[in-house]
Amino acid sequence: MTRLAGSSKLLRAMNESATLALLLERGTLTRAELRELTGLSKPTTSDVLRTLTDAGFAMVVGHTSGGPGPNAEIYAVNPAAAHVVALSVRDITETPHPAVGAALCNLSGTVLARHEYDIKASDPMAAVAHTVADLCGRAGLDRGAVTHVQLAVPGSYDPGTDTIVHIDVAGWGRPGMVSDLASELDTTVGADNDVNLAAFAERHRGVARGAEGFALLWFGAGLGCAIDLRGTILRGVSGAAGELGYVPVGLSGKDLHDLVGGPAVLALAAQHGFTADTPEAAVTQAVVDRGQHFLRELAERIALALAAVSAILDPPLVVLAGEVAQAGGAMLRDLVADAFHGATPLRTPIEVTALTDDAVLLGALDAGLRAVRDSLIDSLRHALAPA
Amino acid sequence: MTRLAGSSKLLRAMNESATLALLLERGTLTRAELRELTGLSKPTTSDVLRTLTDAGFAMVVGHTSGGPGPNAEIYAVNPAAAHVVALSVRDITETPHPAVGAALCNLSGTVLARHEYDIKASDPMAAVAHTVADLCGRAGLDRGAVTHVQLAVPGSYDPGTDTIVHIDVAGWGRPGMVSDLASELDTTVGADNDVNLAAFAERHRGVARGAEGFALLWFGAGLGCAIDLRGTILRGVSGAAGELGYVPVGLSGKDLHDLVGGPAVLALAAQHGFTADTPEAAVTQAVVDRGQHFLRELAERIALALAAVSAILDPPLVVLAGEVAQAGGAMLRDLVADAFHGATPLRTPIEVTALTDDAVLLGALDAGLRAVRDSLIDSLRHALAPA
DNA sequence: GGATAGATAGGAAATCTGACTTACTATTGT
DNA sequence: ACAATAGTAAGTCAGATTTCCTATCTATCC
Repeated sequence: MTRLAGSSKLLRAMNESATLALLLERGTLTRAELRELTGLSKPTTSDVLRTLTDAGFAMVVGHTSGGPGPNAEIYAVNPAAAHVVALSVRDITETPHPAVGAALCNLSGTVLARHEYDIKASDPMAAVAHTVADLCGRAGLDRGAVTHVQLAVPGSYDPGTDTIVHIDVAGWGRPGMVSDLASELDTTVGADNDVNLAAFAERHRGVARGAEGFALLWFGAGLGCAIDLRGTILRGVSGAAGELGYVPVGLSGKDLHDLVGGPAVLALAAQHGFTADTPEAAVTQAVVDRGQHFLRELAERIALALAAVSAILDPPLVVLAGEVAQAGGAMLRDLVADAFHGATPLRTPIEVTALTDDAVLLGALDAGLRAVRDSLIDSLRHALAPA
Repeated sequence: MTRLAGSSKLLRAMNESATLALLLERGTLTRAELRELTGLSKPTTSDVLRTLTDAGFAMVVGHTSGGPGPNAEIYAVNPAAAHVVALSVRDITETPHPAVGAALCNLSGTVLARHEYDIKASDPMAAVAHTVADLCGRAGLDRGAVTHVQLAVPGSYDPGTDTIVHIDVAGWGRPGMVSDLASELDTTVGADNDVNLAAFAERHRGVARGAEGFALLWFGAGLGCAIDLRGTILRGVSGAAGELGYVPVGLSGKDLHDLVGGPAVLALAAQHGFTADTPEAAVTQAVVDRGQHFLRELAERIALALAAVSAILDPPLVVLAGEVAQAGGAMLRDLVADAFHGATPLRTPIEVTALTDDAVLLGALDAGLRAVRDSLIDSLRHALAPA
C-alpha cells in the first residue's frame, strides 16, 4: 500500500474531500461543526465551503436561529449533484413477477421515481437504456443527470472477466456487457449479486445498522450468503463468495442446495403435509398452523448453514433473509437459534431481516449511492476542483 | 470513516511517513528512486530524508557507482530503530516438544537470536519476561531495544476481552494478561492464533507470496483455518474466525473435528492398517507405502473442509498446511484436488505449504514486524518527528 | 566534456492566529 | 411598553508561517 505524498495542492484537495465526506455522512452541518470535525481553522473552512459551493457540490440549506450572534449558515450536499438509477433484474423462470424493478434517487438518497417494468426485449442493453430514460421522464430529469447505474442480478458478477455468471435471464451473461453499458449510457455502471445488495440495504436501513459486520443468509427460491466486513461486501476472487449452495453436507456428495434450496424446502414441507406452490407459501402456512415439526426440521437445516458460516467467519451478527426466512419470522428464528446452540458452542446472534420492501432494489440504490459518493470524494482528492 | 484534513504540518508528516513506508517496503532506495515513487521534488526529498536520518529512522547504507556523475547515496531503514521478539507458545499436552520457540529480529527482519525454551514456570508473565531478556542477552542487545513482542498461541485471542481463549497451557487464559505484559515489558504486545501467524509466514515467504488473498487450512494435532484478505487476517468478532473444527458435517451432529481432527485421522489410518503415534507419522508412512486407499479417503474429508471454505469465501488460493498436510505433500494435494473437483464445481487452486521451518514462529516475527512498521509509520503521521 | 547528485535561492500555495465587522439576543433603563 | 446597550457568535481580512516547487549552481564521476 503506497501512502500518498504531495504538495500543498494535495492538502487543499484532502481538505475539500474531507469536508464533502462529512457533509455526505452527516447530512447538514454548520461551519462551526465542520471546523470541529475537520480541525481546520475558520478561514480555511470558509474557503473550502466556498469552493465546494461554487463547484455545485454543496449548498446552503438554512440558517440556525435562537442563539446569540448572527445566524450560522447550514450547509448540505447539493442533492442534484448526482443521480443514481438502480435496477433489480429478476429471474422469472420460477416466479411470475415483473422482470425488472427500478428506482431513481438523488445524491441525498431521496427516491424521485420508481417503477416495475415487464421487460420482454431480448437485448439487455436496450432494456436498461429504456428503463433509465423512462425513470428520468417520470422524475422530470434530463437523462444526462444520471451518474451511476447499479444492476442487481440473480447471479454473481465477476469483475475480472466483466461477466455476470450463473444468470438465467437470456442475454445478460455476455462478457463485457457492463462496460459496454457504461460507455453507452455515459455513466459508471456497477453490477452485483442481488443477495449482496440486499445486505447493503440491511446495513443501511435494516437490523444490521451500525453492526461491525454481519453475514446475511438468503433463503428463497435460490440460496445465498452475503458477507459484510465493516461495510465492505466480501466478493471473493471471482465474485462467487457466499455460494452457500455448494457447501457440502457430509461425504454423501450432498450440499446445502439439497437441504435448504427452494425445491428441498418444498419437498420437506410436503413430507409434513404442507403443500404449496412456493416454499415461502409453505412456510407461511406452517407458521399459521404452528407446524412445529416441519419448522423444527427446517430450522435444523438452516442452523447447519449458519454453523458453517459462523465457524468460518465468526461474524458479529447473522441475518436471516429471503422469502423463506421472512415467512418464518421470529418463530423460525428462535427454532434456528435453538438448533444452532444445540449443535455447536458458537454463540453468534441471529436476527430476521427487518426489511419488508424490496430489499434488493433498495440495496442497489444504497450501493449505487455509495459508489457515487466515493467517486465524488475521490475525484476531489485527485483532480481537485478549480473554482 | 473520517478522512483526514490538516495543515502544512500534516503534509510534511505524510511525506515523511510515505518515504519511510517506501524504505520499509523496498529495502534500499536512492534519492532519485524515492523522488520517482513519491512524486516529490528533489529538495523536499532531501529534506525529508535528512529529518528521517536525524531521527534515527533511516541511514545511508552505500553509494551507487558506474554511472556518470557523482555517486548517489543509497538509503535504507535503520535496522536498529526497532526490534521484535516473537514467541510461539505450544500446547504440550499432546506432543513433547519444547514449550516455547522464540526469536528476536531487527526492523529489517534479520534474525539476531533464536532459541527453544522449556518453560516450566507456571507464571506466563515471568516466562515471557525471562525469554525476552535471554534473547536480548544472546543478541548482545539492551532489553529496552525491544519494541514489540508477538505471541503465537494455540488458541484464539479475543481483543475485546483481552483474553486468550481455548488455550490448554495453564495460566495463559487470564483476562488482561496481554495488556499487563505490555506495561511490564514496556513494549507493545500482540497475541494471535498460531494458524493465523503461520498464514503470515505463508504470505511473506511461502506459496502465498503476492497472492491477492488465500485461505490456509491447518491439519495437525488441531484443526484450523486462517483467512487472508489482501494481507489482512480475518479474525472475526471474538477472534474465532476459522474455527474449522466446528463446521458441521451433515445433520448427524458431527463436525469436521470428527472427520479430520488429529484423533480422527489417526483412527482412519488405523482402519487402513497404518498405526502410528501421531497422525503425521501415519500419513508419512502411507505416502511412503503408497497407501492410496487411506490417503484417498483422507483427501475426501479434507476436500469437504476445503469446499466449505471455498464456497463461502471464494479465495484465490487455498494452502494446505500443518503437520498432516505437510506429511501428505504433493501426493495428498493431488488427491484432495481430485476429490474437490469431483464434489463441487468450484475451481480454487490448491497448494501445499512451502515452509519447512517453524512457520508459526516465523509468522509471528513477520506479524510483529508488520505491527512495528505500521506503528512507526503511524507515529510519524500523527506526532511528526521533530529534528 | 558530458551527465548526474545534491544544495541553494526565490517564489507560490496553503494554512493558522488574531483582530475586525456584522448580526442577533437579552438585559437594562426610561 | 419601547428603546438603548451589552454580550456573544458568525464570518472576513491581514499578516506571519510552513511547506513545497522550479530553476540555478556546484561538485563529482566516467
